[in-house]
Amino acid sequence: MRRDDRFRSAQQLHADLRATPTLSAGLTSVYRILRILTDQQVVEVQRAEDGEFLYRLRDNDRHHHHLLCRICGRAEEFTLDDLEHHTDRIAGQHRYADVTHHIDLYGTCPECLGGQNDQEPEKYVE
Amino acid sequence: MRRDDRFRSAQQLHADLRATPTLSAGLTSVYRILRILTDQQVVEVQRAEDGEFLYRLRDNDRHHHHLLCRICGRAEEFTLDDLEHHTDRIAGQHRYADVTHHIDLYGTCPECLGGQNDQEPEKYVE
DNA sequence: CTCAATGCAAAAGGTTTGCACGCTT
DNA sequence: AAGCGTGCAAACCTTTTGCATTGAG
Repeated sequence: MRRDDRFRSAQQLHADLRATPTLSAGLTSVYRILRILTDQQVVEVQRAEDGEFLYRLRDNDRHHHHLLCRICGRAEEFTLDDLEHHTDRIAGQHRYADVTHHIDLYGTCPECLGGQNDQEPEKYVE
Repeated sequence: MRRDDRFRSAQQLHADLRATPTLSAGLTSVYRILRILTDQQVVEVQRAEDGEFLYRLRDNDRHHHHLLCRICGRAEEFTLDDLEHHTDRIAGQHRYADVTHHIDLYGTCPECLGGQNDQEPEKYVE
């Protein structure tokens, strides 16, 4: 995961591992390790538009959201300080407790916009 | 669905139908009908925190988001006009195309806060 | 030897699809 | 007879779990 900071599903990570000759791991292990890393907050989790879980290494601990490329998983972080206010306010107005929010943008990044036809991720140059 | 405007999963809707002596429907039909109604935009779809799809009749066509009770599915609508701006701006800054956003709040509504122990929805008085 | 990590296979849970049945026209 | 809606069962997909094996300490 250190080699690619895009969000990937467990299945993708597993496939990528399999595709790497020197590495290997069962799908079970991928899921188990991801769960551990998630619990320890070393990876961050994001939901894809279709509901799959996507993972990548957490790079900072500030609360933020993502603009996520739906093709390749590349992500831009952003924060909307106002927003956090607003959500609190709305929750308060209606007296809802334990409020959490999910705020995510999905789009197609400039890179992937190029080769629009293929569903495959563009090669990601590090 | 006209009798209860809370968000419910297909499974819940199916169970509720089954529980009603005069009605009946297979799970398959529930899903099929929901798909049709969704395509026709007569129901609105929302994702639960765990990824399930939740449905209810659409009551207006203005773009809005929901503060959703995670126990009973009751929903408060809200709009954040600023927000729509911000999301557009962020998307534009990064040159992402076809941007959509998912903004949802989940909480526990005052009613459900009462009988916290049970996972069952509170009786909903119309 | 012990214990933790691994991976296969199977289960789980939500959703979709194949297919045949029965009802209406 | 044709066509549609229906529902059961099975398929699908992602994620989780049971269980026996492996390997390091």
